[in-house]
Amino acid sequence: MNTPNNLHIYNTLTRTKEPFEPIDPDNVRLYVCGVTVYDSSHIGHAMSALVFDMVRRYLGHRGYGVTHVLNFTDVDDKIIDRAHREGVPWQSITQRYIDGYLAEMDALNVMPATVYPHASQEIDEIIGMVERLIDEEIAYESAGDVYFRVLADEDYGKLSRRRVEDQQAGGGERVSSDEQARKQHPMDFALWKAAKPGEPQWESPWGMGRPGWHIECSAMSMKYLGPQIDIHGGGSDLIFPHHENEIAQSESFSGQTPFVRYWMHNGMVQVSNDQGEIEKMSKSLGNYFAVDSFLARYSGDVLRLFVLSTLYRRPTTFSEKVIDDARKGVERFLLALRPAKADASEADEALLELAASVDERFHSAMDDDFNTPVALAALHELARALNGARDRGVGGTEFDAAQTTLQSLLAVLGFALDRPATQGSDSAEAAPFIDLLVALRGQLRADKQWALADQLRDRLAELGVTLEDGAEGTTWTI
RNA sequence: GGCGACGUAGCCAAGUGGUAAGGCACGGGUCUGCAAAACCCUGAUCACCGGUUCGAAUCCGGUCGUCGCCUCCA
Repeated sequence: MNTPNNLHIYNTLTRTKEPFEPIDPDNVRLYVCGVTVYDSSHIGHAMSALVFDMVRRYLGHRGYGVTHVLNFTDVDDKIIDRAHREGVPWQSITQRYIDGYLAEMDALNVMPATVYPHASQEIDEIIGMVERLIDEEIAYESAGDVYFRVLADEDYGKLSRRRVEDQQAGGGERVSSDEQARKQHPMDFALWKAAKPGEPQWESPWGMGRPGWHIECSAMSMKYLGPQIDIHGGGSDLIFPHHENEIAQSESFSGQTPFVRYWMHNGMVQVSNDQGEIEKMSKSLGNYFAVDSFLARYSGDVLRLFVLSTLYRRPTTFSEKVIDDARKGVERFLLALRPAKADASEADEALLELAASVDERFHSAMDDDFNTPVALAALHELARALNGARDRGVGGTEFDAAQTTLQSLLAVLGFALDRPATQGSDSAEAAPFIDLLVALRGQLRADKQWALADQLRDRLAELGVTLEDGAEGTTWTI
């Protein structure tokens, strides 16, 4: 499968698809902006995680070694607010949501990152960077704060395509706070913030304080992956100001350009509100669907299929309908992986040819900036062919090989393919009892007691157990 | 106001110069005691207007609409 690669990645910086040429193919440096741990995660956070999990898995599949860094922002106003409200140390807030996030990612079958740095544990590196930027006169201290001097960076704005002059014109609307007064230019942003009472704080050359938001990612990326990395990912809402500022800080600090070779941004999860308007899913709008409550109703694969059914760069709208579609899609793939009929033995060369074609189309779609919708379309074709072949009594090596292709390509996309509990499964404690009821119903059917048999099936359905009568007996899933 | 993205069948969603992938739903059919599942058949000229071209959903211009960023944000 590790043929010469033709992988192209859309780079937000250049707004074009570019051939992927990593610094070191054995060590692709991938940094993804994680979450600010002040509350539980929602579907939008999961989308980002699933997208970059897919990217990481595909890179691995194509033979690259990957070092994946995912940070936790654990120093932040909202964390501080929440700690005050609950009357607990801020560390207990961050630990709670870090633990929750990691557990949810595990349930979503997201591969663990190589390193999970925390902003609060990288203070020395951050201070070192800020000192250097001050020495270079790219940053300046002001009343215990330190700001990045935007005008000192001639190509500031290149990622988000904003010009400092344009921003000045319309920038007066926001209330001019004390912070604005301490800045030399309205676009300057904080590298370090002077401590306020009751906040987490660390010693620094500028007095007690804490890091600004953007600097942590520069420091952590630099520390764990070096001054230049291959891929930096995150949600499209991070393009400005977060990633723009990361570039400014990092390139000014290291003198090396580009800081990031490929900037990748996933689209936002949107949701329809009461008025039927579409809006971004977010905590502040109160329109979010938490990952844990999603997982209480559906498998992680359902969310993964929902996410991968759209190009990662495009926004996608979350709704009951699309989730139900994804649920059915996952079910369909699982059904396609069912074994051939017990007495099947008919060969089918065409199935092998199709599997080869699907494999080829899957890879060319994925090589084209991770076009998962097209890759999935190919897999759907294979699933349909497998089901048709099974119905016709096809079995044997061709059938098995085609199934292996489907299974392994789904695994490349990160699907866990956990089967629902069925007979013989030890995961369902009710299994022996369900088997008993199914056997009883079999007796009723043999006696043509259809009404009773159907009633039994209906009642089991109400309890969440689905029966299917086939030529080789009745199967059930829960 | 500035920057950016998008508008494809009932719904979701690819395609970005040569007469529209895939999925869901609907309808018809095969199978089944019935059902479910599966399989087969069935549907769009691509927001609108104008232009470029032998040829455009695909390029250019305009109009309308939707969304994101410009403030914390995946």
